[in-house]
Amino acid sequence: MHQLCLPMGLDDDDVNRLDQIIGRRRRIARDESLYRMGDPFQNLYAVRFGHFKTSQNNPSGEQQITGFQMAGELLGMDAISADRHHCDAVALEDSEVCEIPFPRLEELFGHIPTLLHHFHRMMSQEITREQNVMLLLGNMRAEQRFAVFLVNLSARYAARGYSASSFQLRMSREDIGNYLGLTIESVSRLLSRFKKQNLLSVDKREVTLLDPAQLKALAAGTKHCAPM
Amino acid sequence: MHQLCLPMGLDDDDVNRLDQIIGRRRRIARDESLYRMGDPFQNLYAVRFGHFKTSQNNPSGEQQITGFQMAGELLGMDAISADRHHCDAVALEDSEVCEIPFPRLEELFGHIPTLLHHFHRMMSQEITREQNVMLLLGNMRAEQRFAVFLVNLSARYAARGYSASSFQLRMSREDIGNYLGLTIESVSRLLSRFKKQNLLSVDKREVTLLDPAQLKALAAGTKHCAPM
DNA sequence: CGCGGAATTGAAAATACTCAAAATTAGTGG
DNA sequence: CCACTAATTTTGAGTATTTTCAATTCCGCG
Repeated sequence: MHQLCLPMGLDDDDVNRLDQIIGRRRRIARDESLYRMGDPFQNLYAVRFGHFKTSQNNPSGEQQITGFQMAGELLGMDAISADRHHCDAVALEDSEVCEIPFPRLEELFGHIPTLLHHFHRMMSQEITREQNVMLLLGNMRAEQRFAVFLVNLSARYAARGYSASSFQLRMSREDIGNYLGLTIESVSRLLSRFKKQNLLSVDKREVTLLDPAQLKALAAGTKHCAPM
Repeated sequence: MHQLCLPMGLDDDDVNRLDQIIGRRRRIARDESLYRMGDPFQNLYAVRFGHFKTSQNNPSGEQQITGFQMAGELLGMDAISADRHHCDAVALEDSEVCEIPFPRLEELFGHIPTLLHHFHRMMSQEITREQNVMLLLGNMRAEQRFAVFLVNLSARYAARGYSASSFQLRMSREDIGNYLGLTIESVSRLLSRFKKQNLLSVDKREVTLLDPAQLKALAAGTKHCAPM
């Protein structure tokens, strides 16, 4: 936990101070929400284990999943600006977070500049992550979007010490489609196509990347794979 | 300037301290870039006047405009995470910014908690803004995207004391299309369609919203307008 | 064993794109 | 200030990608 999240380059003393303000752990069962759009903002949340999705919901019924979060990632930064959560956060499986009371964290920033700087990096990283998604949604065809999605998951699991080539999709096809701006049918067809080209194999939600190089090329937009 | 940007609820003393760290003003001519992707990060920039676009550029040539910025808005927050700029910022017209050396700003945060909190709100606001764009790109049809774009511009000009119903598009049709994930031809057709339905009138880059209510309904997704 | 949600597959339809040409506008230099 | 050229925008026709709608299939679970 500590390795991935807020404390980097802090001395023991500072880590202690941080630990002291960190609130209780909270377990969220699959399909339960950690917070909903409009909820008053009190805490940031660090994912301890499990997976979440965050989604933006429009009054007229449109929904857009804006991200999938896994262990070590921070949830709730969108809520600072209006003191209310701006999206829904829902657990994709039984998960656990730890609460970080934001007012107390901000107090601590005054005493630990390193911590403050690291926090700014995390917010900034969220901004750049979203910019990458905007590029994906605005400029890429379905095939490339899906490849980017897979390569990104692969890299994130690798960074956590898991296999880069074999992992479980924690989200439904519908969630994937929504995130990528595609229909569930399109996602299904893409999976079949990639399977047929031996880029990957799928068993239910278990994916194995058989040709990571080719997938990366698809993601980078330097290659295309046959229409069918 | 002061009203829109960082200092809100600061006393005179604090405002002075902030003024002291604020660097020189910098003029950027039309089509010149304020910074480019990969440039080392030193300053944030507050737009004093003029307009900018920020764009995300992919090695394989894809480009996505991630936002248009106007007076009072802050540029460069995406660069904090990697100490390098993550996007290009280009002036849409002759513009002026003031430099805010980030290390000095972060120092100041230790002394002015109000300023720090306000800064966090601004970063958070950027995150929510991008989430809104993700919803637009992922879930809306061309017509709705374009309506959202117009209504958003209108609101931002209104917030600055300009007319909500009549304003100049500072960006080309191509920029609009790129931002909205559409081709230039689609944007042009949408303009023609909206014109034909008396939702707006256009003269070159000067737009007048003739039926803001209807446009807001289109933007909200509660109405549609005839295909042609 | 059978029910129900999720996923896959197929065929038809729609939206937005591509390509091409014409029209308009902006920029430049006389 | 005008004329000329280049760039941008508009418009049209045909195409492509993705969606929609519908029908199956697959699995988990009671």
